[in-house]
Amino acid sequence: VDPGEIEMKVSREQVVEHKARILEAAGRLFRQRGFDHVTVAEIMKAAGLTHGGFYGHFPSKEALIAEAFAPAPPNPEPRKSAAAYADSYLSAAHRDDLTTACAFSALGTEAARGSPELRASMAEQTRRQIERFTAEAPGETPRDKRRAAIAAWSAMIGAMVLARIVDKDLSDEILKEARAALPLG
Amino acid sequence: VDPGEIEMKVSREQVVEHKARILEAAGRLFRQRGFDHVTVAEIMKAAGLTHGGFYGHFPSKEALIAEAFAPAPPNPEPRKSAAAYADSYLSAAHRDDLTTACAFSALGTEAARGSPELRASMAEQTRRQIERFTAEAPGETPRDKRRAAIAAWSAMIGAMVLARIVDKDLSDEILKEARAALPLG
DNA sequence: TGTACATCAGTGAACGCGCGTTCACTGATGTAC
DNA sequence: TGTACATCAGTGAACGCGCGTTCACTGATGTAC
Repeated sequence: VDPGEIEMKVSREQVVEHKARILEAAGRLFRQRGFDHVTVAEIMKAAGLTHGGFYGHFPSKEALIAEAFAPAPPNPEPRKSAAAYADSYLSAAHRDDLTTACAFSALGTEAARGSPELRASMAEQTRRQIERFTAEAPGETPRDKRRAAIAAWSAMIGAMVLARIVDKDLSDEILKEARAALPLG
Repeated sequence: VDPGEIEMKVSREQVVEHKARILEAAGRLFRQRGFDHVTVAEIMKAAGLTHGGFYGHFPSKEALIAEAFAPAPPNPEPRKSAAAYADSYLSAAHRDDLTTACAFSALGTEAARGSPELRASMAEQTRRQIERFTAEAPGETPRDKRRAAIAAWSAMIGAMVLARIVDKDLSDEILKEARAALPLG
């Protein structure tokens, strides 16, 4: 038997769980404070570990970033309608809780300068999002629907970026009006 | 005569020009690489000075950031139409030249975590932009026009953020379709 | 089942580097008479 | 107008700190017999 295939039950399960915890903590902290304002040591501490162990899981901080924002495996559960998604996307709750925020709205301009791996991951997520919206978008032709989907996804991200910069009154107005103008049900 | 009001002709003019050069270089470099990936020394070098002199002009890097993105004084020259502005905003040229890019599209998610001064400056710019678009936006009521303006500004920013993350084909498509979907002339 | 050995994930001190900021100094600019 | 002095913007070395990364070590996990 190839020893590489033998399972070291408990330990290997722990390793997998630790890595998952690191990725989860990283996703949360990066969204909250940006890639450059979160240290490897902080992420490890948030995952309940010490910083030295980091490099057993990832070759570098940059590699962690790419992996933390890899597209989730497609899950077959029924999803929210596009309209319901837009409601929760353009909500004050989403604006105010960075930890679970959409990565594009929380880190988009930083991601544009990120590694090719990170950008490829986020491009894939954008493709999926556009396809998802296209299925429910209004329009005569498939092309019209896709156009509406692209416009809707763009407007959601832009509105949330703005909403997190400006003062509360304008912020609330932007969320409300951007939602109302969205070409979705 | 109050000595503080006496002009030291040449020197003071140079100081003003040096400060302007620092602000200009900072704006360019920050847009290109993000706030955290540009050093004070680099900015000073780009302005033709050495790094030690920086603190004669600004109390801190953060203060420079706020000042570099302060709203320009309103200039009375005739402006582009909203449609022409949208054309150039959602162009490949704007996407590909970060140095003179719109600050929201280049730095928006970082600005959301910036100083209150920076955010106030950018909020003011957003207010102006919305007002400008409102004047030309379609709609029956003033409120409809303003809604269209908010939606348009959001979509422009979001589309440009996305266009700088994804691969070229999708990027070109996003710019084109977002432009076509814009509620402007 | 029990015992001796091997593995390796995690620990925490340490390293090296880069950055924001400070500071003593310089020399050109401007002032006083 | 000319000369002696004062000012102060800019210089560049230095400081102190924090961060990503490395590494010798540990001790629990897993293996061999």
